[in-house]
Amino acid sequence: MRLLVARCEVRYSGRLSAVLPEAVRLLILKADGSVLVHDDAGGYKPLNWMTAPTVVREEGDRLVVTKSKTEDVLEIRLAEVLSDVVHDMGESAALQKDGVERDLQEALADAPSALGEELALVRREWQTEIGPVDLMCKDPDGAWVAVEIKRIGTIEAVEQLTRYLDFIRQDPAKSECRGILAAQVLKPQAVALAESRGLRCAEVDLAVLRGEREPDLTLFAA
Amino acid sequence: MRLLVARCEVRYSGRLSAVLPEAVRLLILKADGSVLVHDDAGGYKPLNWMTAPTVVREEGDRLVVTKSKTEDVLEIRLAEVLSDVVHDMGESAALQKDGVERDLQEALADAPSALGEELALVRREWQTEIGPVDLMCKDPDGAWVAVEIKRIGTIEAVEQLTRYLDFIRQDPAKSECRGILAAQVLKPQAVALAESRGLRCAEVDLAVLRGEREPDLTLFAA
DNA sequence: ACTTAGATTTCGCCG
DNA sequence: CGGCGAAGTCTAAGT
Repeated sequence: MRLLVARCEVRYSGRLSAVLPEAVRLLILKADGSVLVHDDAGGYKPLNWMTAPTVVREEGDRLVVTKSKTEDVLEIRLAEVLSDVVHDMGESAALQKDGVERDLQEALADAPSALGEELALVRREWQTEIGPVDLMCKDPDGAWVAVEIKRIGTIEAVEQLTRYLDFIRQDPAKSECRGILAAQVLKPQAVALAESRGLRCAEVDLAVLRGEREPDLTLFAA
Repeated sequence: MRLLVARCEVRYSGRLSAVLPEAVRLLILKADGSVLVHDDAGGYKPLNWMTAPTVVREEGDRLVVTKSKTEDVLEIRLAEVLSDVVHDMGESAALQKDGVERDLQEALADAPSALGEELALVRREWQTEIGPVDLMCKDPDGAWVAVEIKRIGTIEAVEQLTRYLDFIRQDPAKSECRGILAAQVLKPQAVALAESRGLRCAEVDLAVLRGEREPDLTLFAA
């Protein structure tokens, strides 16, 4: 990894055009060809960048970064180099995450009745023509129930579940299929839209699902 | 800006839990409190991070980054510091962009007929109950036409335009309002969905709109 | 402060 | 390789 701290001007041209006026920036040139231009504020996002794979050419005081197969060009004009160091980072290791949507889906697949009614899982990732429904279940009456799972339940999630149901209900055997939107956090507007479409919403807690934490029963306690 | 190159292990806990096994990483501590953990590959996104504002504490071989008002915690255990430098970046300057959706909207507002039919602009950002329609126009027959503008026309853009039209058409005077999805790039599936809903699609080129480039007429040339 | 929509979104999966 | 959906999305703008 090469780290440059330099006063420079950066121009990007490709999906759009952008000019970054001359100032002191941090330039990161990664081993895989990625190039990032960071400022001393406004974290997370680089001001300019080019994702790998790239071709980096050094032409005098300019670094020209291009991508094959696209017309993207990132041009960095170095006015003053304050620091230029290279570090050998050696072996890496991947980030391990827990608590993403998939984890919630697995937990709910193991205990679908956590959705507030007695449900039996028929299949996870039930395929429809337009994509997979997260959970397909049956209630005690044998009625079909499609479940869309999100970490955050938004109006978009309701739209998505609606699209799935439109397709699922085309099958006469499932014309009465119900829909449930399950999420760790439900936006009020999503709940409103869902109810107006006859869809049920359920807020679920991953830790409770896994039995790591007891459900909050104080509201119902005597 | 403080740049650390160190062999370290990083743990994040908050919206989810994540563990980054011990390896050599680049740590960026920005002036505004942002903390980024970057690897030597996989550009753009940091492996772990915390956006400003933050509170950074140094406890022995650990950097503990927290955010007030949330339960987010980023904990970095430094096993071996290979480099630790601070740079004064001085004044900055903002990035100037051209070619984003807003620019496309302005260009189309100036020349709505570039959408392939004679249209007169009535208003930009026409307010509906659920948000603003990008352009509201009238055709030569005096019929209303709502235009949704996107850089990339996806199925989601069709859904959005559909939602707008549902509201617009509730007004008896606009019950026949047509809809056009305008984009620099149209996804085939979006075109298919739009057509199935009686919506028209139009692909537009910003440079052509601005008269910087002539429309490609070679296909029709003798 | 909260919500909405854009982003050079990036990124990963699956066809 | 394209399409689709998730992301600790982030970020800026509007209310």
